[in-house]
Amino acid sequence: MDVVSALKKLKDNGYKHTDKREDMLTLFSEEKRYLSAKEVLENLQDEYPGLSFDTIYRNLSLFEELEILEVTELNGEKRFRFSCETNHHHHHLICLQCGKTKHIDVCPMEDITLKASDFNVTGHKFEVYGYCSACQ
Amino acid sequence: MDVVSALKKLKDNGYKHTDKREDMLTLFSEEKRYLSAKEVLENLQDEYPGLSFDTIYRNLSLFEELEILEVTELNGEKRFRFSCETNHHHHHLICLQCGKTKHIDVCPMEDITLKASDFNVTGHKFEVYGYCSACQ
DNA sequence: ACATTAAATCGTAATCATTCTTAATAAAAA
DNA sequence: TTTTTATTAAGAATGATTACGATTTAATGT
Repeated sequence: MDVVSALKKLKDNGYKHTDKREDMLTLFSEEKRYLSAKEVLENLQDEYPGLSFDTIYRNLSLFEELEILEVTELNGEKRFRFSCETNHHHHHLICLQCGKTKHIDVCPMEDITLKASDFNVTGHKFEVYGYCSACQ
Repeated sequence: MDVVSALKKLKDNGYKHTDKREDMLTLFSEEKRYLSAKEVLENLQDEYPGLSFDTIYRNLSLFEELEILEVTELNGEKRFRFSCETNHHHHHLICLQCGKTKHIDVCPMEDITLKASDFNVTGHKFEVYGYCSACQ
Protein backbone atom coordinates (compact mmCIF):
# COMPACT_ATOMS: atom_id res chain seq x y z
CA MET A 1 0.00 0.00 0.00
CA ASP A 2 1.21 3.51 -0.83
CA VAL A 3 -0.29 6.99 -0.69
CA VAL A 4 -1.11 7.18 -4.39
CA SER A 5 -3.05 3.94 -4.53
CA ALA A 6 -4.75 4.71 -1.24
CA LEU A 7 -5.97 8.02 -2.65
CA LYS A 8 -7.11 6.22 -5.79
CA LYS A 9 -9.02 3.73 -3.66
CA LEU A 10 -10.74 6.58 -1.86
CA LYS A 11 -11.76 8.21 -5.12
CA ASP A 12 -12.88 4.93 -6.69
CA ASN A 13 -15.17 4.37 -3.74
CA GLY A 14 -16.75 7.81 -3.96
CA TYR A 15 -14.91 9.47 -1.10
CA LYS A 16 -13.49 12.93 -1.39
CA HIS A 17 -9.87 13.97 -1.48
CA THR A 18 -8.96 16.22 1.45
CA ASP A 19 -5.62 17.56 2.62
CA LYS A 20 -6.11 15.95 6.02
CA ARG A 21 -6.72 12.53 4.53
CA GLU A 22 -3.66 12.85 2.33
CA ASP A 23 -1.52 13.95 5.26
CA MET A 24 -2.75 11.07 7.39
CA LEU A 25 -1.87 8.64 4.61
CA THR A 26 1.53 10.26 4.15
CA LEU A 27 2.21 9.88 7.84
CA PHE A 28 1.44 6.16 7.72
CA SER A 29 3.56 5.71 4.62
CA GLU A 30 6.52 7.37 6.31
CA GLU A 31 6.14 5.59 9.63
CA LYS A 32 5.72 1.97 8.69
CA ARG A 33 4.57 1.02 12.17
CA TYR A 34 1.50 0.89 14.40
CA LEU A 35 0.27 4.32 15.48
CA SER A 36 -2.50 5.18 17.92
CA ALA A 37 -5.20 7.73 17.11
CA LYS A 38 -3.54 10.09 19.55
CA GLU A 39 -0.17 9.80 17.82
CA VAL A 40 -1.80 10.57 14.49
CA LEU A 41 -3.55 13.61 15.93
CA GLU A 42 -0.36 14.94 17.49
CA ASN A 43 1.48 14.56 14.20
CA LEU A 44 -1.05 16.61 12.25
CA GLN A 45 -1.91 19.20 14.89
CA ASP A 46 0.98 21.52 13.94
CA GLU A 47 -0.37 21.76 10.42
CA TYR A 48 -4.05 21.84 11.43
CA PRO A 49 -4.44 23.66 14.75
CA GLY A 50 -8.14 22.94 15.33
CA LEU A 51 -7.97 19.32 14.17
CA SER A 52 -10.55 17.20 15.91
CA PHE A 53 -10.36 13.67 17.24
CA ASP A 54 -13.54 12.93 15.38
CA THR A 55 -11.83 13.53 12.07
CA ILE A 56 -8.97 11.24 12.99
CA TYR A 57 -11.21 8.41 14.17
CA ARG A 58 -13.65 8.73 11.29
CA ASN A 59 -10.87 8.56 8.75
CA LEU A 60 -9.03 5.76 10.52
CA SER A 61 -12.22 3.68 10.42
CA LEU A 62 -12.75 4.53 6.79
CA PHE A 63 -9.19 3.55 5.90
CA GLU A 64 -9.64 0.32 7.80
CA GLU A 65 -12.86 -0.42 5.94
CA LEU A 66 -11.13 0.15 2.61
CA GLU A 67 -8.24 -2.04 3.79
CA ILE A 68 -5.81 0.82 3.47
CA LEU A 69 -4.88 0.37 7.12
CA GLU A 70 -4.80 -2.69 9.33
CA VAL A 71 -5.63 -2.50 13.00
CA THR A 72 -4.59 -4.22 16.20
CA GLU A 73 -5.57 -3.69 19.81
CA LEU A 74 -3.00 -3.34 22.58
CA ASN A 75 -3.64 -2.31 26.18
CA GLY A 76 -7.17 -1.23 25.42
CA GLU A 77 -6.05 1.00 22.59
CA LYS A 78 -6.46 0.61 18.86
CA ARG A 79 -3.36 0.96 16.74
CA PHE A 80 -3.19 1.30 12.98
CA ARG A 81 -0.56 0.70 10.35
CA PHE A 82 -0.33 0.88 6.58
CA SER A 83 -1.49 -2.38 5.08
CA CYS A 84 1.42 -4.49 3.94
CA GLU A 85 2.05 -4.39 0.24
CA THR A 86 2.32 -8.17 0.01
CA ASN A 87 -0.83 -10.18 -0.66
CA HIS A 88 0.84 -13.06 1.09
CA HIS A 89 -0.94 -13.90 4.35
CA HIS A 90 1.36 -13.21 7.29
CA HIS A 91 1.66 -12.00 10.86
CA HIS A 92 3.83 -9.55 12.79
CA LEU A 93 6.37 -9.06 15.47
CA ILE A 94 5.31 -5.83 17.19
CA CYS A 95 7.59 -3.61 19.24
CA LEU A 96 5.79 -2.69 22.47
CA GLN A 97 7.74 0.57 22.64
CA CYS A 98 7.53 2.14 19.22
CA GLY A 99 5.03 -0.03 17.33
CA LYS A 100 7.57 -1.05 14.69
CA THR A 101 6.83 -4.39 13.02
CA LYS A 102 8.52 -7.30 11.30
CA HIS A 103 6.92 -10.00 9.21
CA ILE A 104 6.40 -13.53 10.41
CA ASP A 105 5.92 -15.80 7.45
CA VAL A 106 4.73 -18.96 9.15
CA CYS A 107 1.02 -19.10 9.84
CA PRO A 108 -0.24 -21.30 12.63
CA MET A 109 -3.72 -21.54 11.14
CA GLU A 110 -3.16 -24.19 8.51
CA ASP A 111 -4.20 -27.23 10.55
CA ILE A 112 -6.36 -25.60 13.19
CA THR A 113 -9.42 -24.95 11.08
CA LEU A 114 -9.69 -28.59 10.12
CA LYS A 115 -9.19 -29.91 13.62
CA ALA A 116 -11.87 -27.60 14.99
CA SER A 117 -14.65 -29.17 12.99
CA ASP A 118 -17.43 -28.42 15.50
CA PHE A 119 -16.25 -24.84 15.86
CA ASN A 120 -17.02 -22.36 13.12
CA VAL A 121 -13.75 -20.47 12.78
CA THR A 122 -14.17 -16.92 11.48
CA GLY A 123 -10.88 -15.28 12.35
CA HIS A 124 -7.67 -15.45 14.31
CA LYS A 125 -4.93 -13.39 15.82
CA PHE A 126 -1.29 -14.28 16.03
CA GLU A 127 0.95 -11.53 17.29
CA VAL A 128 4.34 -11.64 18.91
CA TYR A 129 5.29 -8.81 21.22
CA GLY A 130 8.65 -7.53 22.34
CA TYR A 131 11.22 -4.85 21.67
CA CYS A 132 12.88 -4.09 18.38
CA SER A 133 16.64 -3.64 18.12
CA ALA A 134 16.36 0.16 18.38
CA CYS A 135 14.25 0.03 21.54
CA GLN A 136 16.09 -2.63 23.50
CA MET B 1 -7.48 -24.19 38.85
CA ASP B 2 -10.41 -24.70 41.21
CA VAL B 3 -12.11 -22.65 43.92
CA VAL B 4 -10.38 -24.38 46.83
CA SER B 5 -6.85 -23.88 45.54
CA ALA B 6 -7.67 -20.35 44.45
CA LEU B 7 -8.81 -19.53 47.99
CA LYS B 8 -5.67 -21.14 49.34
CA LYS B 9 -3.57 -19.03 47.01
CA LEU B 10 -5.29 -15.89 48.27
CA LYS B 11 -4.64 -16.85 51.87
CA ASP B 12 -1.04 -17.84 51.21
CA ASN B 13 -0.41 -14.42 49.72
CA GLY B 14 -1.90 -12.57 52.67
CA TYR B 15 -5.24 -11.67 51.15
CA LYS B 16 -8.47 -12.04 53.05
CA HIS B 17 -11.27 -14.46 52.45
CA THR B 18 -14.53 -12.69 51.64
CA ASP B 19 -17.89 -14.02 50.50
CA LYS B 20 -17.72 -11.89 47.38
CA ARG B 21 -14.34 -13.26 46.38
CA GLU B 22 -15.50 -16.81 46.93
CA ASP B 23 -18.65 -16.20 44.90
CA MET B 24 -16.65 -14.66 42.07
CA LEU B 25 -14.39 -17.69 42.03
CA THR B 26 -17.35 -20.06 42.15
CA LEU B 27 -18.87 -18.28 39.18
CA PHE B 28 -15.70 -18.73 37.14
CA SER B 29 -15.44 -22.38 38.14
CA GLU B 30 -19.00 -23.03 37.00
CA GLU B 31 -18.75 -21.08 33.76
CA LYS B 32 -15.54 -22.27 32.22
CA ARG B 33 -15.50 -19.47 29.69
CA TYR B 34 -14.45 -15.84 29.24
CA LEU B 35 -16.62 -13.39 31.19
CA SER B 36 -16.57 -9.60 31.14
CA ALA B 37 -16.51 -7.53 34.32
CA LYS B 38 -20.10 -6.57 33.60
CA GLU B 39 -21.20 -10.20 33.36
CA VAL B 40 -19.53 -10.94 36.67
CA LEU B 41 -21.26 -7.98 38.30
CA GLU B 42 -24.67 -8.98 36.96
CA ASN B 43 -24.22 -12.50 38.24
CA LEU B 44 -23.48 -11.40 41.80
CA GLN B 45 -25.85 -8.45 42.02
CA ASP B 46 -28.83 -10.55 43.10
CA GLU B 47 -26.91 -11.77 46.11
CA TYR B 48 -25.20 -8.43 46.83
CA PRO B 49 -27.53 -5.56 45.92
CA GLY B 50 -25.06 -2.70 46.44
CA LEU B 51 -22.11 -4.45 44.81
CA SER B 52 -19.71 -1.97 43.25
CA PHE B 53 -17.77 -2.14 40.01
CA ASP B 54 -14.71 -1.22 41.98
CA THR B 55 -14.90 -4.45 43.91
CA ILE B 56 -15.27 -6.50 40.73
CA TYR B 57 -12.39 -4.85 38.94
CA ARG B 58 -10.10 -4.84 41.94
CA ASN B 59 -10.64 -8.53 42.50
CA LEU B 60 -10.37 -9.43 38.84
CA SER B 61 -6.98 -7.71 38.72
CA LEU B 62 -5.91 -9.44 41.90
CA PHE B 63 -6.95 -12.82 40.56
CA GLU B 64 -5.08 -12.11 37.35
CA GLU B 65 -1.97 -11.14 39.31
CA LEU B 66 -2.12 -14.39 41.27
CA GLU B 67 -2.67 -16.30 38.01
CA ILE B 68 -6.03 -17.54 39.19
CA LEU B 69 -7.61 -16.00 36.11
CA GLU B 70 -6.29 -15.43 32.63
CA VAL B 71 -7.33 -12.43 30.58
CA THR B 72 -7.90 -11.57 26.96
CA GLU B 73 -9.07 -8.43 25.25
CA LEU B 74 -11.85 -8.42 22.69
CA ASN B 75 -13.58 -5.39 21.16
CA GLY B 76 -12.01 -3.05 23.68
CA GLU B 77 -13.24 -5.11 26.60
CA LYS B 78 -11.29 -7.29 28.99
CA ARG B 79 -12.56 -10.80 29.50
CA PHE B 80 -11.48 -13.23 32.18
CA ARG B 81 -11.60 -16.99 32.57
CA PHE B 82 -10.43 -19.51 35.13
CA SER B 83 -6.85 -20.47 34.46
CA CYS B 84 -6.60 -23.84 32.79
CA GLU B 85 -5.66 -26.67 35.12
CA THR B 86 -3.03 -28.00 32.74
CA ASN B 87 0.50 -26.66 33.03
CA HIS B 88 0.96 -27.49 29.39
CA HIS B 89 1.39 -24.33 27.32
CA HIS B 90 -1.54 -23.93 24.95
CA HIS B 91 -3.93 -21.53 23.23
CA HIS B 92 -7.67 -21.22 22.72
CA LEU B 93 -10.52 -21.23 20.29
CA ILE B 94 -12.87 -18.54 21.63
CA CYS B 95 -16.58 -18.30 20.85
CA LEU B 96 -17.39 -14.71 19.93
CA GLN B 97 -20.95 -15.15 21.19
CA CYS B 98 -20.66 -16.81 24.59
CA GLY B 99 -16.94 -16.77 25.39
CA LYS B 100 -16.71 -20.58 25.57
CA THR B 101 -13.24 -21.94 24.78
CA LYS B 102 -11.51 -25.03 23.44
CA HIS B 103 -7.84 -25.89 23.69
CA ILE B 104 -5.44 -25.66 20.81
CA ASP B 105 -2.42 -27.78 21.50
CA VAL B 106 -0.09 -26.64 18.75
CA CYS B 107 1.93 -23.56 19.57
CA PRO B 108 3.24 -21.42 16.74
CA MET B 109 5.99 -19.94 18.88
CA GLU B 110 8.56 -22.69 18.73
CA ASP B 111 10.62 -21.40 15.77
CA ILE B 112 9.72 -17.74 15.88
CA THR B 113 11.83 -16.72 18.84
CA LEU B 114 14.96 -18.08 17.25
CA LYS B 115 14.33 -16.52 13.86
CA ALA B 116 13.72 -13.12 15.43
CA SER B 117 17.21 -12.82 16.80
CA ASP B 118 17.38 -9.00 16.66
CA PHE B 119 13.96 -8.69 18.25
CA ASN B 120 13.63 -9.27 21.98
CA VAL B 121 10.46 -11.36 22.20
CA THR B 122 8.63 -10.99 25.52
CA GLY B 123 5.20 -12.41 24.78
CA HIS B 124 2.73 -13.49 22.16
CA LYS B 125 -0.93 -13.97 21.46
CA PHE B 126 -2.48 -16.68 19.38
CA GLU B 127 -6.25 -16.79 19.51
CA VAL B 128 -8.74 -18.24 17.09
CA TYR B 129 -12.21 -16.70 17.01
CA GLY B 130 -15.51 -18.09 15.83
CA TYR B 131 -18.71 -19.69 17.07
CA CYS B 132 -18.99 -22.83 19.17
CA SER B 133 -21.43 -25.59 18.24
CA ALA B 134 -24.10 -24.25 20.62
CA CYS B 135 -23.94 -20.73 19.19
CA GLN B 136 -23.83 -21.45 15.47
C1' DA C 1 -15.48 -13.26 73.12
C1' DC C 2 -13.52 -8.44 72.30
C1' DA C 3 -10.59 -4.87 70.70
C1' DT C 4 -7.27 -3.70 67.34
C1' DT C 5 -5.48 -3.25 62.84
C1' DA C 6 -5.16 -3.58 58.16
C1' DA C 7 -7.60 -4.94 54.16
C1' DA C 8 -11.88 -4.79 51.57
C1' DT C 9 -15.87 -2.49 50.17
C1' DC C 10 -19.24 1.17 48.84
C1' DG C 11 -20.62 5.06 46.42
C1' DT C 12 -19.32 8.09 43.50
C1' DA C 13 -16.32 10.93 40.84
C1' DA C 14 -12.62 10.89 37.52
C1' DT C 15 -10.26 9.22 33.50
C1' DC C 16 -9.33 7.51 28.96
C1' DA C 17 -10.43 6.00 24.45
C1' DT C 18 -13.94 6.26 21.34
C1' DT C 19 -18.44 7.62 19.23
C1' DC C 20 -22.22 10.73 18.38
C1' DT C 21 -24.63 15.17 17.24
C1' DT C 22 -25.40 19.44 15.14
C1' DA C 23 -24.10 23.20 12.66
C1' DA C 24 -20.64 25.07 9.69
C1' DT C 25 -17.41 24.30 5.83
C1' DA C 26 -15.35 22.55 1.71
C1' DA C 27 -14.98 19.40 -2.36
C1' DA C 28 -17.03 17.64 -6.48
C1' DA C 29 -20.69 17.85 -9.97
C1' DA C 30 -23.92 20.33 -12.75
C1' DT D 1 -20.97 29.69 -10.08
C1' DT D 2 -24.46 27.34 -7.91
C1' DT D 3 -25.99 23.18 -5.98
C1' DT D 4 -25.38 18.96 -3.77
C1' DT D 5 -23.29 16.10 -0.71
C1' DA D 6 -19.45 14.72 2.02
C1' DT D 7 -16.41 16.32 5.50
C1' DT D 8 -15.20 18.71 9.47
C1' DA D 9 -15.09 21.20 14.21
C1' DA D 10 -16.49 21.53 18.70
C1' DG D 11 -18.03 19.63 22.28
C1' DA D 12 -21.23 16.47 24.54
C1' DA D 13 -22.14 11.57 25.35
C1' DT D 14 -20.82 6.89 26.04
C1' DG D 15 -18.70 2.73 27.90
C1' DA D 16 -15.05 0.51 30.16
C1' DT D 17 -11.98 1.08 33.73
C1' DT D 18 -9.60 3.29 37.68
C1' DA D 19 -9.17 6.32 41.70
C1' DC D 20 -10.68 8.28 46.20
C1' DG D 21 -12.48 9.14 50.91
C1' DA D 22 -15.33 7.19 54.20
C1' DT D 23 -17.16 3.09 56.12
C1' DT D 24 -17.28 -1.76 57.04
C1' DT D 25 -15.41 -6.25 57.73
C1' DA D 26 -12.02 -10.12 58.27
C1' DA D 27 -8.08 -11.79 60.61
C1' DT D 28 -5.04 -11.54 64.66
C1' DG D 29 -3.71 -11.09 69.46
C1' DT D 30 -5.29 -10.55 74.06
